[in-house]
Amino acid sequence: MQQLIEVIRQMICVSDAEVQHFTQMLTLKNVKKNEVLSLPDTISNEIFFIKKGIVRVKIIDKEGTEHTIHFAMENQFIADYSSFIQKVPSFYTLQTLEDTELLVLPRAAVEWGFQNMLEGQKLGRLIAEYYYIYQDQRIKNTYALTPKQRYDSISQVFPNIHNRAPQHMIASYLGITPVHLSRLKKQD
Amino acid sequence: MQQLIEVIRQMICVSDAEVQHFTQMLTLKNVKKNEVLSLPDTISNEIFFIKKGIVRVKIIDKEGTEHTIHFAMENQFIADYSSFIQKVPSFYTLQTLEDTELLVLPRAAVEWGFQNMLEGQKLGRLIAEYYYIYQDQRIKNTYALTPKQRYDSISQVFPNIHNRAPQHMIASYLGITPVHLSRLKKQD
DNA sequence: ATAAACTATAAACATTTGTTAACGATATTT
DNA sequence: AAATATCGTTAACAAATGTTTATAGTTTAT
Repeated sequence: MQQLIEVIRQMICVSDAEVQHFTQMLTLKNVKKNEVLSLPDTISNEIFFIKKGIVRVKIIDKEGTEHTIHFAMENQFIADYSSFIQKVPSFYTLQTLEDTELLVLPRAAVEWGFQNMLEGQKLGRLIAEYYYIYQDQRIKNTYALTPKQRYDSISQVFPNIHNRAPQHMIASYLGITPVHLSRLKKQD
Repeated sequence: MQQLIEVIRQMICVSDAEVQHFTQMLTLKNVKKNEVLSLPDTISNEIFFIKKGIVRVKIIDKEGTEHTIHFAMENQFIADYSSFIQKVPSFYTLQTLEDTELLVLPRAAVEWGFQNMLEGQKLGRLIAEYYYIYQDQRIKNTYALTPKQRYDSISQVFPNIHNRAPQHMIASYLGITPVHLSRLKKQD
């Protein structure tokens, strides 16, 4: 729990009483490598906090092709946050790439936090803003950078990703085929 | 002002006193067609609310090529929100596509709202969440849909956009050349 | 320890997408 | 009203990217 509290305290002030009440609502979850954490077509009613390990988010299109949309690792939250917020069915699959330790934040805990912690709404705002900024950067990069440039800078976004995810998933994240990424690496 | 208050009241409860204080801090701005509202390389210290008109957001890459990243119209907020939040230089240019009437929300007004309106933090959270969801949808679509499919559904995201923006800007938004979009339209 | 699955690379070929230039139509400015 | 820019389409060609198949190294499961 320490780990999560530390992350929260970097964003807002929380009293010990608040921490106490909040953490009681959370549960631990251990998941083996390559296991599925969350499936599409159901409403996401929990947010995961990654204590240790790495999770990828993928989507399967109409042709049945998988696309890796996101990676998340230690000290980050992961969920289909759109599904969580809107209470609509998710489009994503969450899958571990290593044995992973998680804290599970059920909807009740998150909503309790927003409504009853003194700076709960502010925490919600800061988290949403944080992910907004990440997505904005990402959208910006898809317009202004080539796939090769994005490949060369990907470890700034996902530290050590080259040792934790196979290259074909990185290619998928970049929106290109693994064969093509292999080609791009050979050039310059 | 009515218009803005209505939009805010769809998201949170605000007292008349709050409205009174808040709206005093705003100013009106009228901008002719094709004028620049905001330039890159400076920190965005204001958020615009569009009363009437349409604004496009563009970025210029290292090769000097322009990319249309976003459109915003009536009853929406527009800014380089990343620059505003982080207080770092903007990458974007904001430009009108029609004669446009705006309300200007200076940083002081926004921060006053967050800190002094009863549900100010909640408003900030809801706005950030709203744009997060929009971006998530967009990122999802770039992976799972073809440019043609995205073209065919673009007016769901930007109503009436075909009558308000030239086609080459729509092509740019889709990440393809105007020539190629023209070709795609001819097929099926 | 062996077999099976997964991974990255490579080459040959197919398809998609970009580039350039030309044209007519429409809108804008003088 | 005339002149000038902007816009969308088309064609021919070039460049980028995808597809398929093969191969060898690596990891994983039996």
